Amino acid sequence: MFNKRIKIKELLAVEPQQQEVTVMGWVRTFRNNQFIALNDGSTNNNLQVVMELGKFGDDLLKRITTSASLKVTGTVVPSLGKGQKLELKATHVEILGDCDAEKYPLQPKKHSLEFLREIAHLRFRTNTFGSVFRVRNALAFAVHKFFNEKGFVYMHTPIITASDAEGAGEMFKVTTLPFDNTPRNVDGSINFKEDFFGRATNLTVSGQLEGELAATALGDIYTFGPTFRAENSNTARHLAEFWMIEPEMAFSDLEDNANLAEEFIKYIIGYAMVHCREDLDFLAQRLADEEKQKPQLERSEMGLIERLEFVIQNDFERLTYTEAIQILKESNHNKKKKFQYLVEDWGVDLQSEHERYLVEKHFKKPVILTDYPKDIKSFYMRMNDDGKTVAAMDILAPGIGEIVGGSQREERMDVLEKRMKEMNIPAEEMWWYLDTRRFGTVPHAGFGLGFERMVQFVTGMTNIRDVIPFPRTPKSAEF
RNA sequence: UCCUCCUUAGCUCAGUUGGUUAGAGCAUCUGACUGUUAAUCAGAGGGUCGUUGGUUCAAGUCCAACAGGGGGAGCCA
Repeated sequence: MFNKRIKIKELLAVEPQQQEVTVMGWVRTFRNNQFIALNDGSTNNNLQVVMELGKFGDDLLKRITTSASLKVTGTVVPSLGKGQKLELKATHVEILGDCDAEKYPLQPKKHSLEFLREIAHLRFRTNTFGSVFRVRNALAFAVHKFFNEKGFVYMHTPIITASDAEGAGEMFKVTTLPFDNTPRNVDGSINFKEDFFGRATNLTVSGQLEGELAATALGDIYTFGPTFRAENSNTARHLAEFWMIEPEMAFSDLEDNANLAEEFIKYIIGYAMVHCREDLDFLAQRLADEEKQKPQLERSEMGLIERLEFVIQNDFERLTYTEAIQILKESNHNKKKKFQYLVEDWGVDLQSEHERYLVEKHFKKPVILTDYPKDIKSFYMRMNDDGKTVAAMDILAPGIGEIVGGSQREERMDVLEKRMKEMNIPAEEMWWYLDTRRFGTVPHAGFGLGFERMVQFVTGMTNIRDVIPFPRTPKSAEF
């Protein structure tokens, strides 16, 4: 019977009254041959287990090493020492699993995130990653809670897809064809008719197109699932496998879309603030310590908690691409030629440095940029009346960059077909997508939010590889 | 993929203008102590200096290539 254990988080909240309890967990430190700091993952706060001198044999004491797993039964008493309200006076201590101290790589000291990334299978046992993954869990739960409360239908869009028309990025191929002796057509090309699905298939880069199919019948839907991009991206904000949330709403325009995105972001941050306060406080302290190492100029003005509160309490800044270009063009930063890429002409895509200037220097809050030039955006985005811009929106977050990308979709069949032709999108392969416009089309809109970027923003972790349990990046798929 | 920096003990790092047996803190092991808080004190073990090749009487130190990692950029979420 293992389920009679009490979780340490729960135990630390009780009044110590000599009650007998059983806890299980891993040793964080063992001090003085007497005091075990025991952690079971329910909280970063350790339980102090006291093994009275002389009551336990040396054989047992020797086996209590960092990260050994224990079952401890004892009585809960007020702590004699400082630093904790209560402690567990042990009566029975059983080693569930030994841990060879000479081989175990984690020590009770600060480790670099780079080192911990190399032992990602064990990094859950650190305070930092314990906090990060409890916060990640809370955010994931809040995503479902938010949409459920709003009457959205959770839709499972396919992981394997035959459509590669969206052009959201390079795709991973899915095949059962042999690498040698690949079946060929007479012209030498690969004969996908022999493949598992009878055609070329890939891992999805977005559930949006299928999401639109569901939204144009069920009304409001969202997806929340893994997404794959085979880009050779080596940055602190890209993964080859990541999780994306994609709501899609029928009878909605760009403004509805931006409203939902802003409300959504504030909601899930607020949920984490209420339900993960201890973990966020810990992460805030961690971030503050890290920032102390940086030169004054690079430090952020607000701490993590302040930053999250600020985002929840203030309206996001909304402006069009055209207005943004104007601000950037007239900025002293641009006039003094401090940008690596100077802002001159309308129509060019914004560089990271420009986005960061807008978000971190000019407005100092999240920014919703709308109505981008059609030439730098996707075919499905709704054409504005000016004929030059489309009803797109990006949400830029301080320190993270683009956290949301979305748009009102082009619901007018003739306009959509024209755009697809211009952009060389094969309309015949997209017959099912076009059917939504053919049969009772409606204005609709949606967006994609990168879940890991959201977790980064909330936890203050600066590298995206530290907010997903087992990161997949170019040349890296260990564990 | 491009630019740039880094790679020395299990971890974090020092190592002068190239010059004998490569150092520190923490961790580990042994012993002492025992109400500790990343316990303390004493002692011990632990390194083909990322890999390969080159320059040199002599390379951790200089040069080149490769590998891995960090930071920045592009692609984006």
